[in-house]
Amino acid sequence: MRNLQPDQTTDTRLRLIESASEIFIERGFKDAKIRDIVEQAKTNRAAVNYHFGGKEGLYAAVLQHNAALAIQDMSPAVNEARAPEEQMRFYIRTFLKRLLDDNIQSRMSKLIAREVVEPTAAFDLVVEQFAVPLHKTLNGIMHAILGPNASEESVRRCSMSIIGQCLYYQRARRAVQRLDPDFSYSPANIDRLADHISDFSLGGLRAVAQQRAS
Amino acid sequence: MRNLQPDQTTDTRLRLIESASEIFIERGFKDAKIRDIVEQAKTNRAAVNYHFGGKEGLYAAVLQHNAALAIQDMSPAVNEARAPEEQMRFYIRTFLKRLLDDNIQSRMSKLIAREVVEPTAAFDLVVEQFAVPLHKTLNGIMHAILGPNASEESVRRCSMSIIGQCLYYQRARRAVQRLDPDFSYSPANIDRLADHISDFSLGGLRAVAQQRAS
DNA sequence: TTGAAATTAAAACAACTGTTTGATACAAGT
DNA sequence: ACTTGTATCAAACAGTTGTTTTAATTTCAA
Repeated sequence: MRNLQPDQTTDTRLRLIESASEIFIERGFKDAKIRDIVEQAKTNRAAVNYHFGGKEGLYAAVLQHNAALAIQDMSPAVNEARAPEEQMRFYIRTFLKRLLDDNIQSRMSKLIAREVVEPTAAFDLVVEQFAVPLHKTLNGIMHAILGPNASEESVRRCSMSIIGQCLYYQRARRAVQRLDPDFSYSPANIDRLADHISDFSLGGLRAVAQQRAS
Repeated sequence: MRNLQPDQTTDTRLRLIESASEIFIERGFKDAKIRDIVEQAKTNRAAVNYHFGGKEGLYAAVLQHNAALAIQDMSPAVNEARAPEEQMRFYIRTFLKRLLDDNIQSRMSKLIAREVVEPTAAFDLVVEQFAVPLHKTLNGIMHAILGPNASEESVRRCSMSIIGQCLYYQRARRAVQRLDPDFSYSPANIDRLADHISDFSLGGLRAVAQQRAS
């Protein structure tokens, strides 16, 4: 049985999950080396297999741990009964921040983003449990902005247009820096970027809505 | 010296570059296995080192070969003196097709997209030589649509909003399929998608332009 | 204190993968 | 015919990396 006081046992488990979180997010499942993880966690290689049964088990534990750490849901965005345009602004700003800052609470978003673009064995679980709800929330906002006549298809296309813009700045970081050396990933500039994506997307939604009307 | 008649020598080189192109595009530099490449090319492992000096050399040859195969430039889009909005539609459609069809001519675009999101040692070369010109062309179109008062910054932000949308459908293929099971990567639907991204982005550009004006 | 269970640690292991080697074949020029 | 440079191939090699083993240690209840 696992010890109850803060001894080495649970400590090792936690330290492993902690450093594994960082390294999995940084390099992805495949490029993350167990040796690096255990070194950062100041423990032994075998500890991974002992506590988690292997690399995949450790990854699963990382997902579970970080899922518990942060409420992934974006429902606050829609629950505050603001205008749907404001809900969208909030959604975009929150999503971008989660992708681009180093907050521990944001780890789960980064893990999801990684799965979306670079699936592992946990893809189905992560998408089902996290990506789908996130998308549903955004789809709801899109629907509210586009109006009741909007097709499910345009709703989904618009959601993906927004997600695509946000993901680009996370996944193509190096290219962004090269194509726009002035661009900074500072919190202030991330807010400005969120504003741009929001303005751009609101315009896009208006165009798509009118397109339908005509 | 390499033989001049169509013997095995040049044949092996070409077969290697051909199968390497496919496999590098499919799995990326790191996950591409030399064993798989030489098997598909029906030759020996050592051939890679003999002809190209190693895996990196083969990758470099793949880049060079595919760069020569297809004119990457998008200038036709701006050279036909159409309205800038039409230039943008053309740009998006062409770019999307290059990312999503299996045309041999499209390989270079896929290699560039991969570098943007998953840089290798060839990143600087590829970006400098290919991504920058592509972006410059798009920036020019953005500038034409946004008007002469548009800041360089909004021009770049808008370009990246467009690129981000396009890349999403390539890199997040599996997630797209899951989040929208009806979505098809058929040529016809790619055209429809290009229309959506164009409509959405045109609306976005209008909004950004007005935003400046106000 | 003692003994069983849990945990940690180092080393051995096995699979994978890019590279090198050494042998061989072949074509072309002398 | 002989030599030389080119090309191919199988096998050996070396580095990396996840896993297993086996022994040592720690913890905790009796």
